Amino acid sequence: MAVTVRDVAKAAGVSASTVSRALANPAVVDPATRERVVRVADALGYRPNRAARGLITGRTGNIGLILPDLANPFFPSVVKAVQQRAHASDYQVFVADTDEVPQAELGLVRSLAKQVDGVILCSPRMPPAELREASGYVPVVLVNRHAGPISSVTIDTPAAMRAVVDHLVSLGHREIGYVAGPRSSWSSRQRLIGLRSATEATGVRLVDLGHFAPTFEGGRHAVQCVVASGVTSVVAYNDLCAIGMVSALRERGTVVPDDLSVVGVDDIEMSAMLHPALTTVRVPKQDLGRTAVDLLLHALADPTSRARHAS
Amino acid sequence: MAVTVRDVAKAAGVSASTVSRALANPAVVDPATRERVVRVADALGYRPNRAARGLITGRTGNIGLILPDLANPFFPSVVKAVQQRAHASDYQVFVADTDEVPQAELGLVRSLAKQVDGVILCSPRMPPAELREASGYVPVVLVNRHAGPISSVTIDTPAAMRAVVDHLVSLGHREIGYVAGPRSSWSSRQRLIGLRSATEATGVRLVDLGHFAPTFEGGRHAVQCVVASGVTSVVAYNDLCAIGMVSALRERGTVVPDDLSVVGVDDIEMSAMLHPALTTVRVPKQDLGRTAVDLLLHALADPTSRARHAS
DNA sequence: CTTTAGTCTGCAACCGATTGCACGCTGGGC
DNA sequence: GCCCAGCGTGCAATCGGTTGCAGACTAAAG
Repeated sequence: MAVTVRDVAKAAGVSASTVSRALANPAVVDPATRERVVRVADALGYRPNRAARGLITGRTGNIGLILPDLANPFFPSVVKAVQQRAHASDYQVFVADTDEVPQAELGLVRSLAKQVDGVILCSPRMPPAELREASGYVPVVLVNRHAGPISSVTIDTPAAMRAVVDHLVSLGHREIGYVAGPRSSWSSRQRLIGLRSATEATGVRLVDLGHFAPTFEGGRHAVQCVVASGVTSVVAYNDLCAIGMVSALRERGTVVPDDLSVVGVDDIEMSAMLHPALTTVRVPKQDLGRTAVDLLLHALADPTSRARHAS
Repeated sequence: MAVTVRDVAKAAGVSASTVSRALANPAVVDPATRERVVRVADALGYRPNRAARGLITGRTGNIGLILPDLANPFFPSVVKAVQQRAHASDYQVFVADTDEVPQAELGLVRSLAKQVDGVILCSPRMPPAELREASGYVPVVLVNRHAGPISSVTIDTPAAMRAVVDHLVSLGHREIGYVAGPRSSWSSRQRLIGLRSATEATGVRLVDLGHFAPTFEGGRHAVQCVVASGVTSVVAYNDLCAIGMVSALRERGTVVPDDLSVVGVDDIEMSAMLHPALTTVRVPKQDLGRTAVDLLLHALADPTSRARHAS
């Protein structure tokens, strides 16, 4: 059915080896032969079967991307960036969404491992031991998470949290609530740590309001805790959650930002579409995705290189 | 490095064939042998290499999903549904985003063709001839598009548009503007057709306001045409566009829905998060995705079956 | 006790591409 | 005219599974 090297070989009057070389390693074949092979190849519409090549070379030309929830607009942005960079290097991308189930992550890594050259774990929730196990199956790059021996791309959380605190302080706030994301979220913990040191430095009171789903609904649920705590300003784990809070607050008659300041993190496009727009921390989603791919391709090209940590 | 059938075979004291059969076709091997093989296999952490199997059986266990723009929240919803259904049948999903470049679609189909058993084209913009070409490379199922001999999943657009018109008429509107999506969008054309017959049936004037990007920005741009046309109500190609319109209208001081009614299509989650919420047409995104997978798997199981059209 | 049917397993070929090795040919140097 | 270097190409093995075919062995039937 499909056109194979042998079909091309026959049609061009050469051996399969020559076809393979003409396409993959043009330098070693006679220019005249090469040109003929190439012409025949695309006359026949030949496309090499990546899978077969993968068996021999160990390079499938695919990368995997695992993330918690595509319904959170933060992740599609990363996916798009990853894809762009991957396609530019002739890689295809497997995307898998765990639906915020941390236990699903390792299984996905395993089932992807044989089909991809490497995996990007975006905001993984799995415990460190599993992280190590995962990176034993296949080269791994982390996004939004740091773990010693594994390459990663993160944002400068302390600086971001300092900026948030400075902003709220400049508005006159002396107490800040934090609505955390999932317990298993590394970035949520980091944000709390960042807020803690930034608030200590400025003498502001930080109130930990507990963990909530990193979703619109999660934000809505958080509101009663926020109100009960009496804080005048609150930082949410992410924009989606912040937007949920603003929505529920409005229903209670609390005006944002007059009665209560709400700050999100991620700067998803949606945040700018609201009236009034949500105050949020810009996160370079494109860069995260691009850099992750670069780190992964770098690691694939030179497997001996040490882990790198970017951004 | 990785564990292969032969490793398992050696450890279990059988041949590679037996291992393969024990795992893929348990009925034909002796229960005792089978049990031993299975135990050894997962003691060693054996995972068959899908790609190798694919070479022989022509079944890779992967499906491809191509769509115009993950940044439009409509598509992540479909992706999630597709993934769920696919994973349940032990299929992995390749996702590719064309960034609203119709010319990129066929290329993606080609580069995916050898690695997947079938492809779901969600809201494809390519011309019909290319659609036929694509379905020659690999089994294809269409979502949000209809083309005779290719299986597809669509919504009942005429009914949806009738409901929209009825709703606007019941609010007292006698003229409706339509802000179309991309020229190459089949569903945008269908929606126009649907609106046309629904408005003719009710004696309402329909104004075609031209094509715009199916994005927030596209909606903002559309506003000047909307205002210039003087219509009292407007239907946007999709929610994102409608939301952009509402945003730009608000900046001009036009109050929605008092001064102008705006209706979207898709019912993305975001539409319910706004204040006031956007009026929109519910689209069963989950069902679209699920059904598409079902149709594809059905076609794979029985390649002789004719095309089916669902929803 | 032989024949026959049936079950279980292994051998070997195969899928499509890649690659080490060796052979044949050409051309320059002596 | 002969030798050696070097280029270009083909043969055959390989990757990790799968599968047709045939042989070994068991058990039931004659």
